[in-house]
Amino acid sequence: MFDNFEKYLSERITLTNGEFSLIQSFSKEKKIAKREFILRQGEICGDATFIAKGLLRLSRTDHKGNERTLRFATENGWISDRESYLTGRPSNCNIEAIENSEVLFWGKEDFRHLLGQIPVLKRFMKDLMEKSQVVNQNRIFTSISSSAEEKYLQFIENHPTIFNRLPLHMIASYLGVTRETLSRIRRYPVNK
Amino acid sequence: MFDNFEKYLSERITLTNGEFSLIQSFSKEKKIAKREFILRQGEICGDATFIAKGLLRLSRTDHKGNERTLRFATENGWISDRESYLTGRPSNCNIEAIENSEVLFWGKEDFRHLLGQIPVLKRFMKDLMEKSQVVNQNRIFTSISSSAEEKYLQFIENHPTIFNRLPLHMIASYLGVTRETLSRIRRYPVNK
DNA sequence: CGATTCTTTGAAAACAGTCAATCTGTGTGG
DNA sequence: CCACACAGATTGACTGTTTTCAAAGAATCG
Repeated sequence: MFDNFEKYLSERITLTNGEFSLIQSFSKEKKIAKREFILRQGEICGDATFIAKGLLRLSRTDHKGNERTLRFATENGWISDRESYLTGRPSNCNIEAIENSEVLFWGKEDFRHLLGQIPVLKRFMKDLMEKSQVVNQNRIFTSISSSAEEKYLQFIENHPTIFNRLPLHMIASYLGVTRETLSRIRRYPVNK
Repeated sequence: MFDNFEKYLSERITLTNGEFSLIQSFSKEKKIAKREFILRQGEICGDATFIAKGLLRLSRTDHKGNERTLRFATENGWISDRESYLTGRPSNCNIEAIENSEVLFWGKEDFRHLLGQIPVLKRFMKDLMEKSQVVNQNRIFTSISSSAEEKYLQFIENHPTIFNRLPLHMIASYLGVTRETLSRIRRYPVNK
């Protein structure tokens, strides 16, 4: 399972064998069954998690009790509740496997240690954060400027490799519409 | 004008006089009149900008030609289009003064240099980024889980010091509703 | 004052949500 | 292998919310 991660890293940054070993020495592995949770509301998110295989989502329960999807993450992606991870406070979020998945993870302190030891890795993780900022900003823009249908079409564009692995109601919960509405959008797209 | 910034910093981190001088030596100042733009779509956002006084907004034009507000920033806040700043590519955004404002700014290279010289400052800016990530994630959650009225009420909660300095149509453009809808929401709140 | 910007209002139309029922596909246990 | 349960998707009828368009009413500023 670490192989996937090593490949992922080596395609993106240059590390010595010693550095790879160091990273591996702190890593832990876990298989997660479909529908299993690795983080539940109220728990503290204390790990940085890399997805070697599978599909997970970060979600949060709204005031009506519906699960809303903050984001999906798949092979070669990372997932955590940043807020809880950074503050050390209990999370509002859930992280759940949508498919049987395999992940690598590092405790917060271990990961911090690694970043301290390996500047290239630190720089790389910072780049990832910056990219996710851009993604989030664009999502906010879409959410305040597009109709449900436009949001759906953009979702497909932005997630070409995963949209057909997701049940429709989860896409709906990501877009902020009901599953019925999304079902109708998909059936009768507005022709322009 | 630098005084404000020095005060801002010294309330948050500890720097030597030499470090303050260094920061100041690279800083530039600017006054921005209400309705004036400091960034327009197509330009490259090459500065980190601190607001000493006033109120600005980051916005973007949607496909119907409406200006949508990505965020507001005021005294002791920072504003830039991260995407353009980071990539060096032309921005999709505008930054415009809503009130007569005074800002300090640093060119990207100068700022990078400062961060390299002053680790405490680097750490501080990283903290700010992380906080803004959390803010964005929460905004996304609100946008997919709340009604227009709830969004408005949350906006007031989250922006207690500026919501009454903003014209209503700009709040609407931040929330993703029309000004007419926001006007009605405000007039006839649902009683619960 | 006059011009501009901002806000409000009304009526109609478009859009999205709710509720209830049905349909489909999948996988599990007997 | 079948029957059944279950998760997921769809549909219809209805309700509620938001947008659109047009007009008019405040407020602000030079």
